[in-house]
Amino acid sequence: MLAGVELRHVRVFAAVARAGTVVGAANQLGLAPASVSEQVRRLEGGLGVALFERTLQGMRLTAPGQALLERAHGLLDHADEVRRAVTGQRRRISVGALEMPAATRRPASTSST
Amino acid sequence: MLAGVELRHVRVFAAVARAGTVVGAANQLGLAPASVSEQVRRLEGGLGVALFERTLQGMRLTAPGQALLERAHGLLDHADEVRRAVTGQRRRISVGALEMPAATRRPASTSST
DNA sequence: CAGAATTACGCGCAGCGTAACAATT
DNA sequence: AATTGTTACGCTGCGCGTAATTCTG
Repeated sequence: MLAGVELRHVRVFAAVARAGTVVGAANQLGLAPASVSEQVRRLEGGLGVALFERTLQGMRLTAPGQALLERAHGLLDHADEVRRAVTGQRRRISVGALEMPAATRRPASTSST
Repeated sequence: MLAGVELRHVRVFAAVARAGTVVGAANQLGLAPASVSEQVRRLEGGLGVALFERTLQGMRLTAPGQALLERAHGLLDHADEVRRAVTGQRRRISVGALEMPAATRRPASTSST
């Protein structure tokens, strides 16, 4: 699928890129190495490019891999920020100007149903 | 899951929000209404908030739903931009400043679809 | 043998469609 | 009846784990 850029894949990719090895990423993610390997393969298949160069010492980023790595965190952060904004978990952003209005429009977490 | 913000869900959500109805979104997406309904339900479950208010005339955005809608396109665009950057499909973005460098590194528009 | 990744196999859940259903106009 | 959304059911594929395999130092 060309829509194959799923955030889950990107998260796994970022972990592998950072750890340098599949097993290391698997440990950090709490997953099995086989699962991580599969995720990377699917992401590569979905994108149509090779993200890593498989060496005997681990996974080394290719050029497209580096391009993705540079953008992965930004995208993941973006997604996480959206999630927080929607769920209402502002998490003390240093905006300051919202303190007074916030007292009036307290969203009460979950609503009906 | 807190990691429940998958891009597929957001795409479906955006379509529903734009169409106003599940069936309309399903047509636009080429999916069955049941699938769309399920996607929305899962997204809501993953986020823990109600995104729509089910009326007999269609789906009306709730406050969190509007919050997501305002950010959905940005996130999807971001993801798409990352995908293009990684695969090398620049596709004439109106950035302007890239025109000259682009002439040097024309990536030959890889196979799509 | 130790460490790396991959493959093979099985299980459970998610995604999808079709069909049937409930509710309102 | 026609519209909407949902549920039920079944199928396919993904995500995941465990175990086995391959390759190099």
